[in-house]
Amino acid sequence: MVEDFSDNQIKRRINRLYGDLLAKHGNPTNSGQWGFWCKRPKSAEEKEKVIIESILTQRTKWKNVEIAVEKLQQHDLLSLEKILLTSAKIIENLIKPAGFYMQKATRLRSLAHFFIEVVGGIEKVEMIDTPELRKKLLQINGVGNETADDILLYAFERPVFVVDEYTRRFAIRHMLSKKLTYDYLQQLFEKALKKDYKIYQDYHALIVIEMKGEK
DNA sequence: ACCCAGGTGGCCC
DNA sequence: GGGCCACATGGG
Repeated sequence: MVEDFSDNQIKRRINRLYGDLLAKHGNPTNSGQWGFWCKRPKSAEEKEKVIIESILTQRTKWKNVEIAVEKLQQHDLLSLEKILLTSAKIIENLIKPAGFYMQKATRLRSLAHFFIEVVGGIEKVEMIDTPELRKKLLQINGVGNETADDILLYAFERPVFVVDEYTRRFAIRHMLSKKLTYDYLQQLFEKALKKDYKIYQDYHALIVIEMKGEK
């Protein structure tokens, strides 16, 4: 798996790169699109917004996610409970700008059903431990590794490192050559870093900011 | 007129 | 475990 460096070298490299990114881009909590996802603490409404955005952002430019979110907001539907009470047709039309709108409307509904009716509300989530919550999320149709971890890390402040396309490119650019399964890459970062959700949140945000600029 | 974007699931081998 | 495809809109 590791082509160019030993595990120890990779650990040190991951920690050094974090410092480099922080020095280069500043704290992501302060500004831009990541300011909100890295904001802490978050209110219940803000957590729901992150959950909704985690679905809308699948394979989609953030700009288009913002348009869809703005439309939901205008109709006072930026809430899991309200999404559950609204016809799929209406949700579909509002989120069209984010693409894959029929799938995503279904996925939003599934997630809303889980958090509101199965869990019993967003505030009850704290009673579920991280492995259990991750497992439950992955059972929901339309929620894969990345979406589950987005929700765990950015909505519920659980220390799981998010792996996405940018993380893969970042790893390839700085330490690996190939063979990047989700679990392997996630373990790589989690074993190298202090187990702290704040670091995981900021690091992932910085990776995206860095890799967008690189392209 | 292409080509791509913070993924996921289904189907195949 | 990996390769390929559908899903859909907006912007380069």
